[in-house]
Amino acid sequence: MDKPTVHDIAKEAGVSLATVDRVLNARPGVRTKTIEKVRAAVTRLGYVRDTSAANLSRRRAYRFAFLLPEGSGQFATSLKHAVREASRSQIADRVAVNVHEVPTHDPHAIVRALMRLNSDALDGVAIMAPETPQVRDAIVRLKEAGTAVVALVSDLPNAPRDNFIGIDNNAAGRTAALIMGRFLARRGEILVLTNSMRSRDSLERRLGFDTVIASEFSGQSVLPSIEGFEAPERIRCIVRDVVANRPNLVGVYSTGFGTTPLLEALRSSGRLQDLVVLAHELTPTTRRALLENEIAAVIMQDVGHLVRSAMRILRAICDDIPIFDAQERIRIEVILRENLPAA
Amino acid sequence: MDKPTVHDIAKEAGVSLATVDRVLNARPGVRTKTIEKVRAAVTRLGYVRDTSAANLSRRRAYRFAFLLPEGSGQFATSLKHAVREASRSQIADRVAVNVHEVPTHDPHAIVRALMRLNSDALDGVAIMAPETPQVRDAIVRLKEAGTAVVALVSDLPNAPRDNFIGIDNNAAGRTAALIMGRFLARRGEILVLTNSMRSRDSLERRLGFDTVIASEFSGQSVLPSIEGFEAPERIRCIVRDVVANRPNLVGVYSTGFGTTPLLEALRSSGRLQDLVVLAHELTPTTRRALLENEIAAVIMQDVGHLVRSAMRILRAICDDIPIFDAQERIRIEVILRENLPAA
DNA sequence: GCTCGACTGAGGTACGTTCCTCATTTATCA
DNA sequence: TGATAAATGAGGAACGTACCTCAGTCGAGC
Repeated sequence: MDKPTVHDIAKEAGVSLATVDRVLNARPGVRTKTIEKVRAAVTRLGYVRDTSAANLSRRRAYRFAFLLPEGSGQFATSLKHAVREASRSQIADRVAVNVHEVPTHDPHAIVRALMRLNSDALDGVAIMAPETPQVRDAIVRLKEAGTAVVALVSDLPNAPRDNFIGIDNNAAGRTAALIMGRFLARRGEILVLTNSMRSRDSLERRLGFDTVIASEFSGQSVLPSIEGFEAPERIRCIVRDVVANRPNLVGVYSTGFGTTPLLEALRSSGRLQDLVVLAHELTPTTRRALLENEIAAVIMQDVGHLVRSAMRILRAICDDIPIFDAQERIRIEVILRENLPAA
Repeated sequence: MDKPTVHDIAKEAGVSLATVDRVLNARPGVRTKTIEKVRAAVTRLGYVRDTSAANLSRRRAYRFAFLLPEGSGQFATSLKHAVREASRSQIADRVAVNVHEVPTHDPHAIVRALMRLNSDALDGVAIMAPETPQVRDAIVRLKEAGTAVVALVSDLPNAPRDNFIGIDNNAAGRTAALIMGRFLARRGEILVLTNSMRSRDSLERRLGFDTVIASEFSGQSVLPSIEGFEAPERIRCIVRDVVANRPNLVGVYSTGFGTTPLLEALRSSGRLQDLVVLAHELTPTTRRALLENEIAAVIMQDVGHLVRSAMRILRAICDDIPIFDAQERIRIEVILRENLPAA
């Protein structure tokens, strides 16, 4: 009892191979009645298309582009690394991946990069960028050209992206708040460091954090956000200032980039050991800080999973096949010193 | 500049297609010098075998078996569900999976099930079972018959399994201890509920837990383990007893099965809200308890990932190709109420 | 009944690899 | 040097699907 093939379907349905093929590939020129005959035979025999053979035959090749923040930020670096690694695995079978780096803080540069993408030499794009009207328009154009588009890490809910691949950032902020609240031994003030408020992920984390602190740990008060703007010196400066003037500071939550200068400033203040510090993303900095007990916990998303998921989803969109949700859901992972994954 | 094929390799190396094929598939009858010529051509052209075409051609079909605990335990059920789900996805392309249920507590039944597996109708087995000499012997026999064997969830380090797929259970216990220690507001006694001490995963978790509590939270004392033996009534009974006689109980750690009767007993004691309770695995019981604030945190491993990983690894072993470690590492996930994945 | 167009059948080639046979060449040892 | 085994070449069939062409059939509307 071998796996049924298209030939078996043809026999079973009493039609020719060509017709089966037309039905399976949704080609025109088949009567509704015949379509149904074939469909029936398919379900009766439990036929599933052999994707290996199909891919081989149609010589399908996918060309994907990843638009990622330029520069040497640790998270962005690990993302790029994950892309490189994934393209060497079986997941990248028949796909060619290009990484384009763009300055996150410059919407025009992002749009320029998006326009440069030659949409007919491209099947899909994964974009990690703040949502601006210009970016949205560029995505509209890409979609019109028939390119699959997914948002990575930070969602673009008002653009016609096909999918968002990343964590629920509001829930991530809530999780951080829960850990902060339970780890804190005494009442006091909490400092929150965000990226630019323009970046949707940072904003959502902050909102989730505030909500839970307010509703469940009302003894704690959250100070107004510090916006880092990815300027290390600025962060060091402001943090030093806050620490000096807030004797009652008990916790610090870093919602995005800038954890390195933050820790430097806290370390030099000498109060790091008394604070509960939470940060996002597992990087060399946060890994080391976890091991040294400087950071209590890190909220992270698996970049490898992120990238592989993006590739699978882009492929699924291109082939117009359903997405296996359970596999693609990105988890909000909580990393403590003891469950630190091997480097 | 198309992707190079075996034909290109043959031309580049100045040999025939047959020779290239012999080299690529490690068939005998090729001089070392020729092998090297071909190898050089492969790296020079950056050839990678088209797995679709290869699979199609060799008409490879994998027959795998999963040996899982029988009965209606929630974790085992979700594992079985994950197997079913995975076999419908692309990962199970060309693989036929059979699930065999065995009574965990009966080593002989496990061995009988293992012996029943007809090893020449089988390419690989994933086993979740306690390690006993009999099980070890059965695995030796399977390996001798050329079957790939991986241990699932609970390792079998003294058996010649090809691989272990699951979390580092010692680290999981350490993680639990860290959370327990930091969540506890006052000093007291901690109750640990384990499965049978024969089950390696439970044991390792317990050891990791004790180590960290002793070294970092020495104010807390851990009571001797209660062994559940998967007997709900027994667990309810003992727990009721402990709670009644230990006014200073502050935390409970359930390292494996038996969380449902444990919670029932704690609930009826009326002291559940004052205790920090940690458990393993996300099940309907633990999910509900997290939402109700009865459990502070759940340590889990993603069963879907576990199963998919097992399939990929079994395949890789069968084909004798390297394993993509980063993708296969199973994470120790910490789930709080706020980062509970969607059902 | 005829025509037109829509539908269907038959048959082929291609995709890149595996695996087979058989003939031929090359190296090795007596 | 010849015998012998080992190494290699040449060619082809197969895997299951996609996609092409061309001829044939069928039904509806006139």
